[in-house]
Amino acid sequence: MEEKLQHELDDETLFVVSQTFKALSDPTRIRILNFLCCEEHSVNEIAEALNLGQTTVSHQLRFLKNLRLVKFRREGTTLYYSSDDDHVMNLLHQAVDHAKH
Amino acid sequence: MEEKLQHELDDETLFVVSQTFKALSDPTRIRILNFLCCEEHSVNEIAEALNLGQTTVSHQLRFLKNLRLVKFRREGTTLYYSSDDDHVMNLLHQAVDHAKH
DNA sequence: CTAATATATGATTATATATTCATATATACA
DNA sequence: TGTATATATGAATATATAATCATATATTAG
Repeated sequence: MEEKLQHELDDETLFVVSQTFKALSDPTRIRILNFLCCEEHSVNEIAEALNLGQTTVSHQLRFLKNLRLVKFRREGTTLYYSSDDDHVMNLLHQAVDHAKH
Repeated sequence: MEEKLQHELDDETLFVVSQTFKALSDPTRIRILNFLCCEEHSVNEIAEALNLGQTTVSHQLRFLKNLRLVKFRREGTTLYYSSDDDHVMNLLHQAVDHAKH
């Protein structure tokens, strides 16, 4: 399992890894994931709390959902989103902790 | 030190984190960092090994050097680059290991 | 069925980015 | 000095991306 990184990475791995990091490379997505870290929130709650447009949040949530980094639960007309990839959330936590020197 | 992620991230942290992940979000940069994982290599070695143009490698190395993810050592006309941020290399390793399910 | 609310979608625009080309710089050697 | 080699730089181009606007869909209540 613990393969060393001495050889070329195959295209599949390269794609997955770059996509994962791309998800974490945008400030808006980082803020959204960070906000969903510990509890679920509706789209409007996210937009209001982070001072973002509703469509902006919706677009970014779609992006994150396509990568299965978030999931949602419906309650009436409201969708509650929450983080859905502990590994990626862990990568984010590590980077944040490290950035706060 | 181990601050929880429950509150909003400050702009400085947000910037550093997004920049770090942006560095890791491009397949070419991932391949270069992976290639520099264990040993130093000249620009031409990198270009040949990864089948990339010399200027492409040079541009990406400048990008990585600006973020202090790589460093270099001169020997005559040759510059030997090597990785220079264990924390970021560790993030890359984790993502690669995880991607290889 | 209609109205109200929450969210999603598609098009547009502005900006960022990666690569390529042409050329410049720097070092070594004769 | 002049040439060769290694690398860097700047401009141009093509593509990707994030945000915004207008609108569509879906659920609920009446």
